Amino acid sequence: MYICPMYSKELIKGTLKTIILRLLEENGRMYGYEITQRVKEITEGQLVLTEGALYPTLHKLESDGLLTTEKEFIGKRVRKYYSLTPSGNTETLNKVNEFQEFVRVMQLILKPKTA
Amino acid sequence: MYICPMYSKELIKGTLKTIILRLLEENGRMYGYEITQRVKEITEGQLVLTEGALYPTLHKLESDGLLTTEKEFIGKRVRKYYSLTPSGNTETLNKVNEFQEFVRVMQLILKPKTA
DNA sequence: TATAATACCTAAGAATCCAATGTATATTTG
DNA sequence: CAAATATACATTGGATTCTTAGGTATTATA
Repeated sequence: MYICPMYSKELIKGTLKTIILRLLEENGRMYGYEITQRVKEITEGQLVLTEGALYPTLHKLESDGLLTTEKEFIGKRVRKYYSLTPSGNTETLNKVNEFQEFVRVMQLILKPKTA
Repeated sequence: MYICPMYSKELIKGTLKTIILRLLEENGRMYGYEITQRVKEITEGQLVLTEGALYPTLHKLESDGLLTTEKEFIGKRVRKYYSLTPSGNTETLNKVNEFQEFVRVMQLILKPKTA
């Protein structure tokens, strides 16, 4: 999914959709390249999205009805802005909650010392 | 990886090795079936390992030199006990740390409200 | 003017996991 | 005591997800 310098890559699969949805929830609308830059910025370079993962995932989310797009021209260059649909909003809440719940359950296994 | 009733499955990939290594660190030695039962017990049924994921992963960890095995017969039935090798011990610390670091970075993206 | 940054995209292959299936022994329950 | 369930190992085909690598084109910077 990402170039992820600090972590073994296999640990991180399955969170790309969650990240995209959450950023769009936070920022209203964003285009692909902007998403990669924002993630890099927020995580101080520790998470870097690859385009080979990002663009297919955006297209998937759109075809699933979670995102809508509008094109804009900046000079001659196209930008595709993505925003959440109503069902995209719902799905964002679900995905974030699922991630938090999963982390909670993982901690039961990874830190049972004090249990 | 697992039958995971509460979570979307895609969120969870890449943590199976970490779970196995950590349980072996905690318990000294365990056999495959025991691992599935222990995970089910600790997570109160929220994480259930499938055998199709577990056994190939155990074999992979063994061939990578992180685990060793000893067979024991219980009546006529075989059990294969797995334990950590020295490099398995090191890898366990790495994997758990990587997971905790990844969670920290994900929270930067998922909860930037108060930032 | 060359290089880097911006901005989009696809395709081949690797890695990981699930579902299904298979084998066999031991225990519990009706 | 027979049937169902639990114990215990294992493999295979297919799905999903990501990486690597490549492609096109415009704009800004050195």
